Amino acid sequence: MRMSKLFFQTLRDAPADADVRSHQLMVRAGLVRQVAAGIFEYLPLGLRVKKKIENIMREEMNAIDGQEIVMPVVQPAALWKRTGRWYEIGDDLARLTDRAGRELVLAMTHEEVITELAGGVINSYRQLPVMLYQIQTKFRDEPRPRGGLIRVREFTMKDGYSFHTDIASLDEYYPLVYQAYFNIFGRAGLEVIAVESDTGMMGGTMAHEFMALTEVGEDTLLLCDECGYKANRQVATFVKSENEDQAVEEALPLEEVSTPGVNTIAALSDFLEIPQSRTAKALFLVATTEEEGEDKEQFVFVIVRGDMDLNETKLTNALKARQLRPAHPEEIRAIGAEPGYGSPVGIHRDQVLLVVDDLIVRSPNLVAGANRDGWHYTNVNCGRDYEPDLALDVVAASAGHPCPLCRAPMRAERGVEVGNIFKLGTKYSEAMDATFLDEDGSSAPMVMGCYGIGSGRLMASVIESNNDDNGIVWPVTIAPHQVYIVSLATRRTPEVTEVADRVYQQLQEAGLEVLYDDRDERAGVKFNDADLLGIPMRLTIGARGVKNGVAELKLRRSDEINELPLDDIVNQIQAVSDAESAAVLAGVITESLQ
RNA sequence: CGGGGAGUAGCGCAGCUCGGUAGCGCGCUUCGUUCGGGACGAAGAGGUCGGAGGUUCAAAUCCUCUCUCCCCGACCA
Repeated sequence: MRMSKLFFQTLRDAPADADVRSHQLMVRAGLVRQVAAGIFEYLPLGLRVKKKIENIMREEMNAIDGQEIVMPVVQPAALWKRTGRWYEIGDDLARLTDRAGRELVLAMTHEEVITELAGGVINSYRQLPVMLYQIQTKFRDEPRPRGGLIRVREFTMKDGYSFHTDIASLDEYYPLVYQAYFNIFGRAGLEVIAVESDTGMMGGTMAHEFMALTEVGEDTLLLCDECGYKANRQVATFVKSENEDQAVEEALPLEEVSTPGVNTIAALSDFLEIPQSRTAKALFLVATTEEEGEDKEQFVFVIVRGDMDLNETKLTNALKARQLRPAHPEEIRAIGAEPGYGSPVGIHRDQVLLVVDDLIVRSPNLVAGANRDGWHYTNVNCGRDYEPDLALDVVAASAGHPCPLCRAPMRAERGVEVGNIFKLGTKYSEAMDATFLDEDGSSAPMVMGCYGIGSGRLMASVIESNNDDNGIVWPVTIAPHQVYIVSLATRRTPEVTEVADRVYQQLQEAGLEVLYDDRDERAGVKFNDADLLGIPMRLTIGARGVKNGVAELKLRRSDEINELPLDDIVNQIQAVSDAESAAVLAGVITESLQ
């Protein structure tokens, strides 16, 4: 491609509304433009990268017997009503009505459609297993898009769905996808780790997220360097231990103490000069659960140790709640508690579901509120002073907590979820009546898995971890072009143009992708644009070199400059390109799933 | 939805406090000189100051309403 003809624009200054590095660079390099919050357009260079990423996905999906299809973005509401998600999912699901008044949705994912499709085509166990995938637009009306392409509303996703006769078959297939995902990210030059994750609104039994570690990530991960334990904070566990002296302590008599104006754990700890771990934190929530098809609100009183935080995902899952929200002060008072001085002692027990973290059961003599403004109880003991409805793990793991497998202290990192895989089970096949006839003539719902990767988010993540002060540093495998030719021709040196034109043509004929900077610009402009665009190989052709029969090659990721003879330029560039590819592929991780 | 910030030329910004009819840098156009890391000179093009209403002789500037975008939180396949 000749730069003089390319539809693009590079910017010296990033738009003021671009905050994260990848967003700034993508806009400055002319890869994408933002149209509205979370809605982007791809310019030619950006689209080339996106397509390369998607082709890698295709190859890896095909390699594990995936077959590509395309499903609609606009879908009838009826399908979503059959699985109940039309009612369950809130405003994230964009709904519209057509001219005839029919209700439609913009697809935010495709389980309903694919399950109906598979159910219609597949009748026999002989047709299973099968994996179908598509690379398609999705729309989720996110409450808050952010971070450029990291979190958007309209996006392209590779989503795959596998169908099996039984769980054993899914269990056999799932690790293949797991490895295929490492292949995809590795080939795209992105380092990821796989962590255990929550199954969320997708339902299902096992799930992994593939995370790119970066500060702009929205998820917190807990990692153990000792044994390799990795989990999203939403599901991470850790070994909880009582305070040493506390384990053997006798339960002391309950006492009320005056604590005027002390309504936070930190203040309480300071005021009474005790560690936060000797306090009990009271949290008031309202859970929405479904009972016989009807929503029901339940007041939930949660107690965790003062030095720990509630993990809402764990609690939501334990309660099988659809929603969890903080209770209003009126609601708190209605059950006999006082905001800021909440205590399990003396509340209207019949109106409350009392949940304690399992550590509370083994922590005697804690300080808790007294349900009275300005007063706390000391020596509150679970089992003696109050009886919980549930005692289970509902606290969030944090940096420093002991690993659940080996007890070594874990560390916390931020990550972007670039892909995920789920064992869905039969949730959708049952709802959509997608059954098959087994060998023995019995009918059963197909067992499903589902597997997603967002291409734009992957692209942004690669940039997040591959850039420097001058711009993007693309891995050659997904760079918009492999070679950037800088022609330093002027009016006085037509021979330089001749050589540059010829090299451009030769490289192209050899199958290399070349961006040829034939613009009438000064050298500095071209070099800076080359750096900003991040093309892996930069070939400079100037009067000096032409005189000596050489061109200069500089790799974007190094400062070294090498002279290559013009008469062997194609072979030499090809060799460097192959080496660059090999270097990226060497980073592909092979990891078997336990 | 709660909190904070911002909308003035393609991009980055000033002007607003104290009303007088819009400016700077980059980019863009033309000509000339330059030409190996974002050249120089000269001459130009480009803006309903996010939108609506109001106050005023006069509004980018003051008042009211509204839309949009960004950040933190809530939320999140």
